[in-house]
Amino acid sequence: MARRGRRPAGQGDTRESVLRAARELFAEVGFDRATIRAIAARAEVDPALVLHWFGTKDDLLAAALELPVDPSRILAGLDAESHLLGVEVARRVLLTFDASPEVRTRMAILLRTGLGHEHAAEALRDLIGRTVLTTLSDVARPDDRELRATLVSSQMVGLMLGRYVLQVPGLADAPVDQVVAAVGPVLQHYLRGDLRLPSAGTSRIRTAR
Amino acid sequence: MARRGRRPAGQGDTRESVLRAARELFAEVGFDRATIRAIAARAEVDPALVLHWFGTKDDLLAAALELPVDPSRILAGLDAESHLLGVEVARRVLLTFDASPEVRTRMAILLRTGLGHEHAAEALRDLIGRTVLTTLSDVARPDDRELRATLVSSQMVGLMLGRYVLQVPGLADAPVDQVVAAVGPVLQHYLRGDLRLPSAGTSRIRTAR
DNA sequence: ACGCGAAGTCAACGGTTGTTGAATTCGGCG
DNA sequence: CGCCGAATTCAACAACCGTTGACTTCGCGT
Repeated sequence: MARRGRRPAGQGDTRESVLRAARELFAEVGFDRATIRAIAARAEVDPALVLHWFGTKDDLLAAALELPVDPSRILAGLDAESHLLGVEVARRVLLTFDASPEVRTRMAILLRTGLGHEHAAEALRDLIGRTVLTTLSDVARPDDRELRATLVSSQMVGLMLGRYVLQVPGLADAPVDQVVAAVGPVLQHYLRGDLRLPSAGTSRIRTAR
Repeated sequence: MARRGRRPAGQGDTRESVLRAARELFAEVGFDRATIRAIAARAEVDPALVLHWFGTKDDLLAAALELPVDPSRILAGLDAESHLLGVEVARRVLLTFDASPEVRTRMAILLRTGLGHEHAAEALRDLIGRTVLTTLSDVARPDDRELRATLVSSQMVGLMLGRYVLQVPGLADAPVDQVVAAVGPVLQHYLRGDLRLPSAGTSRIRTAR
């Protein structure tokens, strides 16, 4: 089996199936343990072919790291004045992840590899920092914009880590609505609320009307 | 230099210095890239000695994973009725981490290795789930206790990931007080607030009076 | 029909890794 | 003082890794 030379036509794009196998393995076991040989085996292909398509293992990671969805597309058309802004953000993000295994896989790659490999650490830093900052900057309050964006990111990343990657019991099996209800007001607070120290005055976070 | 045989007495516990070197490297580069040889080199010791003390590399990781501080000790004596409960929790945790590089290192190990190595993933799941649950169960509202605890954990883990491990710009350089002021009300909400969907009624999160 | 380049495979290389067993040196106990 | 066991080192092994270069086979344009 697996004779030499070019394969007879008919089956799908080989390059794509290699990339899919790579994404799966990166998500499952991280960068170092996802060996090129294992990726090739899952794609039913020779190890050399992987590097023939992607050059080097780092390049393969870079190719696997692209975000599956444009964050600004998910969060388009938000009403900055609504007191349900935070809830709406939470709902959209949670629904996107709950609906698509593909999206969850990419996030798992980002988290698994972004904590050892500098190449991916930069991507993760970007997601938490710049990306969310730009997509939320026109609905967030103008003061402390950077802090607000990173706080939103930190809560969402922590949530995804627990719910989708680690699958912590109480969090992974909770219904979407419940999580949205709990987290929504928090995002509302981070986006539009008063971030100053409570002891210096009175501040309230309105979760709804 | 580095002659054979037992070392002349005088210098400190070798086993301990190996463990320290291992913790540093696990925190810096994760499990796979922290080679036994590199750990031995940092501890100025032969690689074989590392395994002589700890048996196997997995055992070494297990030894390095122990929590540096008892969470229940940090969170002892909280006033469940105070509307500053969340702020107090945030302050204590943040101060603990900001003050001690040792604590930050252990958390970095947990996050870096807990996302590839199943051995550590369990420890991380435990921290997010059971540990925080038990230490907060007597100040959290009795309903949805598990969800409340995991939500608190997810926020704090996300925060530590961004602030201490990834060192995201807007978050890593913010003063403690500001972060406490922003996150405190959120923890208050998770611990004591109404987690039901806002559209089903009115709910407010009092951050302070 | 035919050849050129792309797609795919094979076998091998040099390097690194975790782990092991024998050899060596020293502290401490009798 | 002499010796036993613990502490430390050395050298080596087998496995595995990423990467490379030569080779083969097919699709397609002319």
